[in-house]
Amino acid sequence: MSDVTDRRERLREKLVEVAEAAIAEGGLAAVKARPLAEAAGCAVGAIYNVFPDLDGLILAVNVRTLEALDQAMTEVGGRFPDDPERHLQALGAAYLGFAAAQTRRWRALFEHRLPEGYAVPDWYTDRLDTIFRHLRDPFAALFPDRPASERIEMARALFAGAHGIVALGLDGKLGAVDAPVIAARIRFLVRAVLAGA
Amino acid sequence: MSDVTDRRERLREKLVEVAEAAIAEGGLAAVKARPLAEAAGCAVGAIYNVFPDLDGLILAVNVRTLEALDQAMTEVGGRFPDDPERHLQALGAAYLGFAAAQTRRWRALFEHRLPEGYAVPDWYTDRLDTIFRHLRDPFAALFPDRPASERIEMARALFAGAHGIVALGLDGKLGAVDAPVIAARIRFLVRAVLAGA
DNA sequence: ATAGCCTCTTGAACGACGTTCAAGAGTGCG
DNA sequence: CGCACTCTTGAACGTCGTTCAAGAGGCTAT
Repeated sequence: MSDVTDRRERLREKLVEVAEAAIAEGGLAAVKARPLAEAAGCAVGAIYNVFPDLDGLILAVNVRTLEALDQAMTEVGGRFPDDPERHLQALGAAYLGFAAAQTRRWRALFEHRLPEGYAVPDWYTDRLDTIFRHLRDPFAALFPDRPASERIEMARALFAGAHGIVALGLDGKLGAVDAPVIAARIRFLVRAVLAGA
Repeated sequence: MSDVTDRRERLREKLVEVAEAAIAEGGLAAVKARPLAEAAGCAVGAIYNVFPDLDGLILAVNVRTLEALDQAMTEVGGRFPDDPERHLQALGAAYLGFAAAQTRRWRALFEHRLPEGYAVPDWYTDRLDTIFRHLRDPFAALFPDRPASERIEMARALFAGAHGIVALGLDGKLGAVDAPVIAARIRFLVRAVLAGA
């Protein structure tokens, strides 16, 4: 029994690893059953013993990406304990840095759509929430007198705004731009939001 | 000759129309050769006489969507000739309104990725630029003393930021929300950016 | 030790997809 | 009326995600 569980767990791990490499190499479109099976050293059917379908596998890869993103944002966390604005600026830069360095993995987070009627698992939304929480403390420090709900809305607006700048910037839609320009836009947005709030 | 051109043009029109309906109904995933051919009353192969592939057809649909979006943003244009901030607020509301009302068509604009090495046509980027230009005049009125390049960057940051709020909001990622909450975030972002700039 | 059971694994098979292309239909011109 | 040429057709091809009958392999009870 534990032997079987081990095999299963190892295969799961291997598949996520291989799928992650495929995404990093060729985006979501590169997640294909037969090549994955070959790279993982199993039969095509074996994938479906471990994941319900390829969407489930992609979800598992994406949650890993979220963990990596969370780590990148955690690393800038302790650096500005008494300067919330610089902290937020650093978070913005970290977000852009991650997206620019791991563009295809990061893009898979938003490009991937669950099929109709596929419920997003809790462990996924929880992860997303964890990412977002990095903004909570700086906003609390900056606006201690405002109600928490208002601060949360401001934080969401800023996060989504920065995300939009990165998304459109890296897409090259709205004119091709390079990372420094995108970084400047984020800095402007953060500063403006804090100054205007 | 003109007869043939007419047939061709009519088929093209019909296909775009049918593909647009398919996207509005079931998103990009619903753009499939055989159903489209059936709905348009032609053979599957006929699609490829008019478009290089389905991506070309989707591009044609998307440029139509951009035209509709442009129209929605143009309509709010003349309403606040002497209040640039309200003009910008109205543009943000119009963008959200369009995206909320035509979610699948709007989403197709960003969800669709050209295959590797497929160049985005000029008539497409031109259209995108036209959309963005709506922000130019209000920013020029608000910050007449700043260099135009700086104003453009501010406008791009605000546009992308608002887009991010709409995108994450309608996705339901980062917590499910309804349109009024998204609208409030955009209002906050616009006000903050203008106040902070 | 071994027989029996049950789960895991396999890869051929299925239907649907985008795209192609040989063959047929249709059109305009001499 | 016949020729040449283009447009149109849908069967066919390769690939996709997914399924499932059949075989392999290990665990338990005797």
